[in-house]
Amino acid sequence: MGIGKRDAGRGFSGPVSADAIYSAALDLFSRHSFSAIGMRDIGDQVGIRSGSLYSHIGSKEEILHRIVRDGINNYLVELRPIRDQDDPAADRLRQAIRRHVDVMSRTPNHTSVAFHQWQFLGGDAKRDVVQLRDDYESIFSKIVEDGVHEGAFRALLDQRAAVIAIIGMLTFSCEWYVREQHVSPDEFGRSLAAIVVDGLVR
Amino acid sequence: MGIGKRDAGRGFSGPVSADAIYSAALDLFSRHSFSAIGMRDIGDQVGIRSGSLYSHIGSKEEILHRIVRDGINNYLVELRPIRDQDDPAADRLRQAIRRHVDVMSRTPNHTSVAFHQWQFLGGDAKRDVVQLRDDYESIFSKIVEDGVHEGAFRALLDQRAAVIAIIGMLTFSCEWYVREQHVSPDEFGRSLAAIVVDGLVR
DNA sequence: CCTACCGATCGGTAGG
DNA sequence: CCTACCGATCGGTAGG
Repeated sequence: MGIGKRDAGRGFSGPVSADAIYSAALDLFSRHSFSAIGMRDIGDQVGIRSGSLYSHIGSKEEILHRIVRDGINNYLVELRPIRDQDDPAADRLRQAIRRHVDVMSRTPNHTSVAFHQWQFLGGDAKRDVVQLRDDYESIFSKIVEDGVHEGAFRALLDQRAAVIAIIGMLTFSCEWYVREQHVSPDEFGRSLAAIVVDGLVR
Repeated sequence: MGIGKRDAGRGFSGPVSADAIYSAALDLFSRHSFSAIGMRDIGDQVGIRSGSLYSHIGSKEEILHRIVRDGINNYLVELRPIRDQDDPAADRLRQAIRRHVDVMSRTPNHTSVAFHQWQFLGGDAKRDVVQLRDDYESIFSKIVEDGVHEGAFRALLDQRAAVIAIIGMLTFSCEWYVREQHVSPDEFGRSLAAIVVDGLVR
């Protein structure tokens, strides 16, 4: 132990930045889970002792908070403009689904941590990210609502069920798609959009 | 501490059974998470000291293994017969989705642990439940495949994407539905089936 | 950025 | 089913 372990996973051994610690933690949290990773693991990954991490970061939870926040913001900045366009709701929904898959394919680690591990946060940090999640949800709520008002979506539709179904599909399919990569992100996005908007039956 | 704490959450204080321990753990795991719950919490819940739990159960992980196994089996026993019926694939898919929601509404705690916390298992236990998950997935894979062969589902469809979308929608919507209960389970199941099979646009 | 260490807590066991 | 305790590990701090 000692030197050999501390350098594991690092190609060089210059001074360590806060960003390097966040991205090491991002990698570890996404491959394992927040509770399974210790500060000593993060220290090993960047090549310093766990105690030394605290001159760059405040706490373990603060790291997770930033990762989750950034992970959700990646979606908000891309999806808000789509929500606010003038296109018909069905088109906006297709675009939003495809864009979601695009963001997911570019930020797979942020995504899996942001959507699955925010539960390990507590107190103010949890309240903060729940607010961000609500903002994310409201984008799809708005589009579905518009679609019903336009008369484009079936009228008897349970709007809340539709929103839950869309977000559930997007959130959960992430893990599997990233693992399998059976088609390109663009094709996968088109397929998901077609299923939700047009249905399976022809 | 002591007596008062040990009796917390229990209406009486007879001898403790293994089943009582499993159901106390089920409740705690579903409300919090496997890693956040200690053996001392489970002991408190059933009214005995944590060390005494081990005369009824083997280990903490064994408890989770059984809960996850039972949770997935609840779905397998209900969905396999639907997969094997002679009805058209679109009808079977609608039935399977509605039945899934029905099982979920009857076993919400098992469901949330089985579908979200199996990752805390390792070794043989993990391999075992991954096999059960695969069995569950294959039910929907089969129905989707049948639908494409029948010519009932759109031909250019990415079958794998369809299966991922369906399961993702069902798995993730569980948490939210149980929390919100905005409509009856039957209505919610009908809505999800309509969205996937018929699509949002009319 | 290190060594050394804190108090707390973990799953699990021994012995009765 | 209890008390008492095990070795390990946790996030985080002190002092240099």
